[in-house]
Amino acid sequence: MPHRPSPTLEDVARAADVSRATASRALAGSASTPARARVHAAARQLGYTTNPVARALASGSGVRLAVVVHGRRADVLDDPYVDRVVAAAARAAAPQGVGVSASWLPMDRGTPQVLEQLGEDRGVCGVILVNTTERVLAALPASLRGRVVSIGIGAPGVPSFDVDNGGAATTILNHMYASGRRRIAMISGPAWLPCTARPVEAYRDLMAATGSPVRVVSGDFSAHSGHRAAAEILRRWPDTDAVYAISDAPALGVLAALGSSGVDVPGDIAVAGFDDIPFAALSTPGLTTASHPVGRIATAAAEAVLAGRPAPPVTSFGSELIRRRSA
Amino acid sequence: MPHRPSPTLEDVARAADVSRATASRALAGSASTPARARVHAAARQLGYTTNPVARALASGSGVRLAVVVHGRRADVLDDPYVDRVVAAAARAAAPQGVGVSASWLPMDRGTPQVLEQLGEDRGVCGVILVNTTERVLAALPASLRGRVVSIGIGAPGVPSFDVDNGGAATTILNHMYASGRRRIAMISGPAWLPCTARPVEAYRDLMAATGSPVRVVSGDFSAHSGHRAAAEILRRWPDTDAVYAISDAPALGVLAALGSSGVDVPGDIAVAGFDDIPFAALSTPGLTTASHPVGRIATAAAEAVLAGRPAPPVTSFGSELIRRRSA
DNA sequence: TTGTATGCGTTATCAC
DNA sequence: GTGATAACGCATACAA
Repeated sequence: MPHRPSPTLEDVARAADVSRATASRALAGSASTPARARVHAAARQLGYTTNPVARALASGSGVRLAVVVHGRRADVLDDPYVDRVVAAAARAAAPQGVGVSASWLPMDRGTPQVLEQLGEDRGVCGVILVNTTERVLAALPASLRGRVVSIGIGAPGVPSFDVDNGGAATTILNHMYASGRRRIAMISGPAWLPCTARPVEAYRDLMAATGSPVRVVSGDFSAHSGHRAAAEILRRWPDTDAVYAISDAPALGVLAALGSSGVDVPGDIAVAGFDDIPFAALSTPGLTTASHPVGRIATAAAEAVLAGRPAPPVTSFGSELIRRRSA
Repeated sequence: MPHRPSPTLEDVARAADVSRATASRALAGSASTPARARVHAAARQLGYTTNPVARALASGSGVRLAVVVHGRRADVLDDPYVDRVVAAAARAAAPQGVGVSASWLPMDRGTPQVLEQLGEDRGVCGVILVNTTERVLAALPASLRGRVVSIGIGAPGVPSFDVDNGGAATTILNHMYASGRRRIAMISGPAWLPCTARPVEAYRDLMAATGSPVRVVSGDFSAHSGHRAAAEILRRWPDTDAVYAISDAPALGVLAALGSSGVDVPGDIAVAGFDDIPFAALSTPGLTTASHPVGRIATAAAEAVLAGRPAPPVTSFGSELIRRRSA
């Protein structure tokens, strides 16, 4: 089988009887001429696709999208949430011929260096920040300006793509309150994580507005932490009648813990999470939660940084209540 | 802030007082000389990292790893299993400066063209096949030779990286049989998927060897299909005392279905899955299953194709029984 | 608007 | 072994 290499811009130019430069411009769109049509025709006929590697080298734009996850330890990359983000980005980037790499952004004083390194890496065309904090945003080097977005909080020059955390929390909490719950406990995420602020705020607001007791236990995004938190809640506030967890995994941990403690859900205690992961529908009882379009968010973030154009400062994705039996 | 671009090979060569060519060779390792040491020192001191884009263009090696998932529809990419594979690959490829793209490999007659296109894409340095079939392997173009691996079945020239499906199935089934189950039903995967063959074979073997009835229902890898399959099993073979599903998601679907039908697990029916996904530990009852090191497998696959060296024809990853309450 | 010429950073092919 | 030098494929500043 004759392995003919893919056609180059040179071939297209020759076929269209123009120079490489003209062909390049025609394909780039900045040439509104009759020649433009010829070039496009030739390109289509030859099955030409621009070589992203050569393009990146010539334009200095890089050819890979770095998904960078902030956290205390490297195992933040083990989170299924991160998997979804990375996979969605890898899918969105594929048509443009760019790949995605995933790496950990440490929380120690080495953070700025890692970011700087990323900015100087000629292979990187853009960065998607995950679990961003104010400190990370402040440490962002100038070399990254204009090609970094954040899934989470943003900053001037760093467009934010995120679910409406606060709105989702309010919706869920209102639902619990409306169904008669009056002693609602909350399992929050790590305090350093900005995305936990809004839900906690929404919780405190509702508790304050209704004169209900504030019962916050901190956890992380693991089921195990939910398990532990449930035990703590039962111990400290035995009359709790609802638990709202920052995320589905801990909520499912709560369900498991309560189940094995003989507590009836939702009879004795209502439980709700956030994310609507696939298995939220499979627990017993089914987990009431709110949707979190992770794939759509990551896709939008990837497309924005790939487009190169400045994106709106903040793109907020709606979340809707998913009512099941647990609350 | 002065945006100094990262040092180039030229800079290193100058600092080490050699030519670019020598510097290149020294870094590549094919120069065992005193100059070699100087070059390395200079590189380290300048913080030089080779530009993967330029390297790819010059050597024609490409700069992105394509994860290609075979299946009937594009939504095979929505599977959490695929997310894990892509994310693990993206993590393994990051240190080498290469990114990962994810795309769907259709099952219609367009398959060979997509593969050929992939082989001619100058940006692609390697391919990881997921859900490979014999037909896909047969359609592999020569242009891909030596830089493609498979997570699943392999072929001459296409190293396979996979969990020991057959062994895992045997372990689980033996466990069920040993605990007294005699009318075991199995929920298999799509018939076209080679990775379902071994488990089904193991199942049939055990049933034959023990003179037990064969009860196979086909499903896919979704929880929903497990739900449906459970209903079918109850209807067709009401005396079934165990259900073994090809994967955890359908197994959890079975658990949910049996739970809502008032069937006691494991009292009336034992249930087991395969994969040990995080939520297998959280179901009620906890799901007995077997481990599936997806991350390690994908990492090994990515590293193999990135290394460029021919890998062993088949790398099999062990699986171990995870005993919980459901079986 | 179009063509010419040069640069991007590296590897590979030569002579030496 | 080492050093010039030519690719690699594309974008772009500049001149026409």
